[in-house]
Amino acid sequence: MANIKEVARIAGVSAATVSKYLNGVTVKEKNKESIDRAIKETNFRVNTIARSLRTNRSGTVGLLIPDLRFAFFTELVSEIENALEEHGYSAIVCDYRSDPELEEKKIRFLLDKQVDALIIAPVNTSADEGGDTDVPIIYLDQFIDGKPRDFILIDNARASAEAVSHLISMGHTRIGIINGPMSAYTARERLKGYYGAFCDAGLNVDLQYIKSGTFDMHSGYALTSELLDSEAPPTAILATNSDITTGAVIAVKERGLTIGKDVSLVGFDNLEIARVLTPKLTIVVQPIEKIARATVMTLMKRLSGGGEPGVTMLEAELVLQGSVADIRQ
Amino acid sequence: MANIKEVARIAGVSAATVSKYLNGVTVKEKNKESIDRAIKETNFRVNTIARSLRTNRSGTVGLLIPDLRFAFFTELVSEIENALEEHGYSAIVCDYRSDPELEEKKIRFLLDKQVDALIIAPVNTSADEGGDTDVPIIYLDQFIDGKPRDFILIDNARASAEAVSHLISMGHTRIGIINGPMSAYTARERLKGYYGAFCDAGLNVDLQYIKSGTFDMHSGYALTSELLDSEAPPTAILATNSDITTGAVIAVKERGLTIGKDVSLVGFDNLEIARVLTPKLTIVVQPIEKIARATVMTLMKRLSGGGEPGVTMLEAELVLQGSVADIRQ
DNA sequence: TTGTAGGCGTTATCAA
DNA sequence: TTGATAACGCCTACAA
Repeated sequence: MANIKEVARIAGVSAATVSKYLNGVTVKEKNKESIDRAIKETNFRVNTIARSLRTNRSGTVGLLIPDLRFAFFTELVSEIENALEEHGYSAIVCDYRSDPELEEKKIRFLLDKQVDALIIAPVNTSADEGGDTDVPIIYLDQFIDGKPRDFILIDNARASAEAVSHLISMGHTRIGIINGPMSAYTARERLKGYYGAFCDAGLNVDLQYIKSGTFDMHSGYALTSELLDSEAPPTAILATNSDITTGAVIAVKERGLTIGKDVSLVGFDNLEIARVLTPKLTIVVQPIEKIARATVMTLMKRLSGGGEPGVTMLEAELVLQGSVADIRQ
Repeated sequence: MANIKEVARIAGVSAATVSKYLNGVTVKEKNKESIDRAIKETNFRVNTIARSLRTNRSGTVGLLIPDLRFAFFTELVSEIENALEEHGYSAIVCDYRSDPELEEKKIRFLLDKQVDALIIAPVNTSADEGGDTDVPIIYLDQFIDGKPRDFILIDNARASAEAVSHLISMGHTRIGIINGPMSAYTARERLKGYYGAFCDAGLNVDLQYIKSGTFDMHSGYALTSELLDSEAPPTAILATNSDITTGAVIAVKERGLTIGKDVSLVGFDNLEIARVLTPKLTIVVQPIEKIARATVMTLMKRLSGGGEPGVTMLEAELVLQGSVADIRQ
């Protein structure tokens, strides 16, 4: 394993010159060549550990998410990793299985790994995680009340309001919403939007159509089944995340009902399932790539010591595709 | 940011003693106490970067997978991370989007990050990745011909043979298989098992029932649709991975067919969808946790310089649940 | 533009 | 059992 000294010796210059060359400082053309040759000859690669020790930057970012198996986070992680890498950073991804205690533990773990920053998609929206560190932290998806911090959020209320308004405009009034737990900021906001849309239309909300569970497929399946099997089943359903949407699709199909005819469905997130079905699902698409970009951009700003923490709010998009029936008289 | 020197000064001992204490060397009870106190007082945490530079071990393992969005790999990553962490290692996960070129690039990237080892789920089963490095590499899922290396595989041929034999024993002879690309070792093996089962039963294979595409939901959906819409549709289908299974389920349901009655289906991998349906899907379950454990155990052995590289073959399990109809006369 | 020298925080060696 | 010291590989004043 060659090091700079070795390269310098072979190239006939000092280690400092090699280091400078490697870091973009101008070097005599002749030296450039001999250094390049020596590097090739020795198969030299910079030792990032030594560099980190010296520069106090590890080039890694801790990425902490509730559960790698949730489709939304899987995609988000994938995008964030890519965006980070464009800036020369790599991610250490940790999954805390939606367990707040484990979440705290993993934060310690990541800080011990000398990450330069943390990106956290919190589940515990009341906690004060990583409060005592001075590495920059960007929070994703969920909002936490308290000190000013960096949040990258989507306008959940508006997104679901738009979806529900669309359903209302198509003549639906018995509209179910399959939601996550009320402890989650996103679930609360999405419910708020649901109410808002009814309000705007001058309609009353019927509480039997509001279902709150967890954000996974099983919950989506069970709650949708409940609604469909009730006395006055909804004519339309809003599923508030990708896994719930998958569960809802299965529940509907299992009853021999046709989506977009017997039951209208608006899903969340642009998952494969939405594209693969006939008709395709009308969906609320969270701009995952934009979220990733905003996250990494904000992070880079903080890492270079710029700006004040704040909330970045992105818009989701309602993509009309055909799973909503027009039942206007 | 306190360091060992600082702790040593406060505790009234030398830095060497503190270091030894931290690394499990016996220290006088009295010193132990004062060091502990100093650590607490200064909020000291070992600088892992400096430690790495000195010990030449980074404590990180590169984990390279084709696509984080494939359910099987998502779960695998999740398990491997956990297993690694139990041994004090953390993973840097890279997704190369099933692109062999990107795969090579990411290997370089990870090696530059000074990973102590690599775990690779290759897509390019003919390449010689990371061939020039001396960090241990464990290959997952796919077999690559060539020099002896460490592979953690499941007995794919046997798994699919067992599934198909089960279908045959239930009276099915028109059995479709929705497979991945023939460039993949796993797909080839699974097809081999399909042939083997027919062979054992003294039946001829009808090529029209063999469909090969990619390992994603879309392909699963499309190829299953083709089979179901053909002149003599199969009475049973084997879907050879989790995403294909999901696609197959959707295709079947969309045609108003009942799984386990009109069409029998054997899926792959223990995904939520299999548990959530009624009837539950009969599935081939890959022992993801065992794979993770075997991987990490093998890795630890190589890291401590022990043993020779070799193939670890694990068995998948056929879990009978009710999606296969008994159509014997 | 180049080189010298010192230090980042830790561990390992060796002598006490 | 402890401590002084050197070294891991790199970067960065500073001086030349």
